Amino acid sequence: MRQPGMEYLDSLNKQQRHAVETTEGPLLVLAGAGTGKTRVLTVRLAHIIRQEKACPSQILAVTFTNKAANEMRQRIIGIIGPQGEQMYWLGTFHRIGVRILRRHGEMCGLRRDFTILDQGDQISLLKRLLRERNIDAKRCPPRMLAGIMDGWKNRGLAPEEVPEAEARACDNMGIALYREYQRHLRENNAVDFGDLLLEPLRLFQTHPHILAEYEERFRYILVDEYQDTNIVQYLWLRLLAQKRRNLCCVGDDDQSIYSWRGAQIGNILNFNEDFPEAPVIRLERNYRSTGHILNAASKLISANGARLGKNLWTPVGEGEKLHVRAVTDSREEARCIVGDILGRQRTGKKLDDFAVLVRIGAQMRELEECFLDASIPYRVVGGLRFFERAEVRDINAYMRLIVHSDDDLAFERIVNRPRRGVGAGTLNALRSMARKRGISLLQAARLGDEAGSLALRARKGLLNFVEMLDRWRKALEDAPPATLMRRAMEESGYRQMLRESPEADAPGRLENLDELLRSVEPFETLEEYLEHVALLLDIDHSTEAGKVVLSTLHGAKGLEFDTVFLPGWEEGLFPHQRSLDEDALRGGRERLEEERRLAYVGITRAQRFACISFTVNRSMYGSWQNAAPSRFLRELPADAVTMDTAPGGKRSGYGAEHLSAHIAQQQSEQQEGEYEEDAIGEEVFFGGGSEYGDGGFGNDGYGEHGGEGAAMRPAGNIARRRDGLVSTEWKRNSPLPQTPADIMRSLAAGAAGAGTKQSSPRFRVGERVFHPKFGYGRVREMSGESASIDFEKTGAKVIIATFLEPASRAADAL
DNA sequence: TCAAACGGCTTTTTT
DNA sequence: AGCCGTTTGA
Repeated sequence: MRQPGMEYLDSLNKQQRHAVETTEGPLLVLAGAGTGKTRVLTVRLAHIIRQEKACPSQILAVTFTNKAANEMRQRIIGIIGPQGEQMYWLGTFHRIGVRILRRHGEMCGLRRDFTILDQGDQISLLKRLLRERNIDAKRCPPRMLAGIMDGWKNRGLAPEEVPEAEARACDNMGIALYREYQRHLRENNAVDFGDLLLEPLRLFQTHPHILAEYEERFRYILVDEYQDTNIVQYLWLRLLAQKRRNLCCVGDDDQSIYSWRGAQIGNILNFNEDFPEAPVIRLERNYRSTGHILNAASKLISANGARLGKNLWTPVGEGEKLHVRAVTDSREEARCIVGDILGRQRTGKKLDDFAVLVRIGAQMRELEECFLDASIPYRVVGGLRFFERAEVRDINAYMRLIVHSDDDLAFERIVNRPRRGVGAGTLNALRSMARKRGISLLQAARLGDEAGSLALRARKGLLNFVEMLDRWRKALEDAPPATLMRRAMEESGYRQMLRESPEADAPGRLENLDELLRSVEPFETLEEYLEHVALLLDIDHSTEAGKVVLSTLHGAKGLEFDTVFLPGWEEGLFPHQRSLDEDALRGGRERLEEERRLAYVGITRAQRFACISFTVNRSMYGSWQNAAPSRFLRELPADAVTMDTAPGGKRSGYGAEHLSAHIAQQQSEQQEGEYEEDAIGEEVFFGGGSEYGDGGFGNDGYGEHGGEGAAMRPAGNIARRRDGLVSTEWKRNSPLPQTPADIMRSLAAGAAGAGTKQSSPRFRVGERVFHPKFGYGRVREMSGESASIDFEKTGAKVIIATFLEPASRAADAL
């Protein structure tokens, strides 16, 4: 019953095929990890085109990353041939947003050639605004402000729509600054990332005929990673799909890991409220992992409350059990991983069969060092992104200024890099000249020094700078972008500056410039290139085979590896303290559940083997802390896991025996509730002696250490172990795994409790203080033991003064 | 104008 | 521990 020309359908299982063939009306596809989602997506698109239900340009297909979009395009071309090239509306929401704004931007006060600011530009613009308004950047940190405004944009809120209560952010300046920031952007013919979503939405809402045009055009809409869409994106979709209702959303609620970027897991959880008629198709047959891995992941994720529920299964065998390994510290952890890789390599695995997936970027450094030591080639996914490196951004700023001579941000960035004798004074003069006359900084520089107030050196430098730019702009007419960029790097003296730099990383930076040149190569116009840069289109590293992959868990979404190492499963790191704090603050468990989903994503990246590890001692923020094993470890099924200590049997303080017993006990007791109560209790939380800081232990000898040195290390700052989990845990599991470190810690804790307790400290009104749970704030009022504090992140609260410390001491205690 | 010293603060994750 | 921005001193 196969129709000719539709052989592609044969490769699908029943559910997949169902998802492909249900083309009409709304549809939700719940695609578990490794269930062949991409295949379904691409075949579905191909199928629609093949059946001539729509031509490629009449389909809107949105992906989460540019990489996913490119991959999908290639695979569609693979199925239906070059016709797939015409999938004009396949891309990320941001990319599609740009496209829409380029066509209709004039409706929102934008010219066709608007520039897109990246996060760095955004921050510097905000800084400038704050400075001009004389607002203290400490009371209102630009980064925070940017985050708040981005949050508003992600929710589709223009300045006038921001709810009263939130508008008070940043010393009541929140909306005013938002409004002014937007004004500046428009004056500079620029948008930021959030605008790429917000402005098109506004366009649809206020110009029905434009909306109608797109509704008419998009006969089919398909959304990948629907669990990670935010409110604006959701509003887009609802508007665009309301007429034809051919909206297919594909996602996995268990892999929603971007709530911090505004993603609403509710979008997928509540899909059926918006589209009650929509069928839900579950893809549950897993093609990736062995039984043990699937079981472990499934058991873990089943601890979450907010999920639709799926049962992943596989006909292949159970395979190797997961390993859980206790180690002394992160150095040992890294070495074990390297050792395992070398060992398994001998059994025939290739280097690119391995991945190490970490919770935070900071974990990577030590791993990298270890890989370098062992001469194992590795590749970092994500991490410091290429286009965010200073030298790359500098050169791109040169390019921007060539194309858009009124790009003041670019001007400020490079006018004195390399040094041209243009300092703060000169820049100020230029700025005021530009403002007075309503011209760009570059133009002001061109006019030079009419008032005679510029230093001679600065004047010369500026003249030279302006002439160079003019020269390059002219050259652009008949030279390709790459040639021009090469020239600019050289003639500006930028390369020279790096060649002469004594900095250790200067050679690396020079190499980055070469790589940058290579990345411009394929572009015919500079504009095209700049747009790619702005959208953070990743340059293609996929050619690099034969390397171990190092990535954050977030960065690994969508990837798979034969063997996966998951280091750092410790309370406070994974789940991350920040998430625990936020939950405590709001009295929920959403963030913890998101961390758990992240753990789920990590495990399900593995095809055949996963090795999870945790350290007993971790150095963070410059000091050592004792770490407790992650609660997620207890949520793994005991029969899918093998316990392990580091080779050499060093005493790690929390050995495999203990952990096994621990897991067994936890599983029989089901004491989650009680455990939480204890853990969050204020007494435990604050009583642990936040006052003792380093407690008199110097930092001597912590740098290098073997097992012995590690064991001697005293407890870190217990104030940072805010949830008190260490003590609850260990009490419950006595006899304790005693090590010298443990003894010293209890000594220290005892001393702190008895001796150093402060007698109700006093704070001055206006003083900046730190609270372990609510962060930084300012004293509004003192009355007896309690203080009312305006917290920067969480608003006003009344706090008992003993729980506070001066802001500067908090930093010391770290 | 610039480099060095200092002090405050930080760290989740990224289109 | 290291970064960034500010202050200080040459």
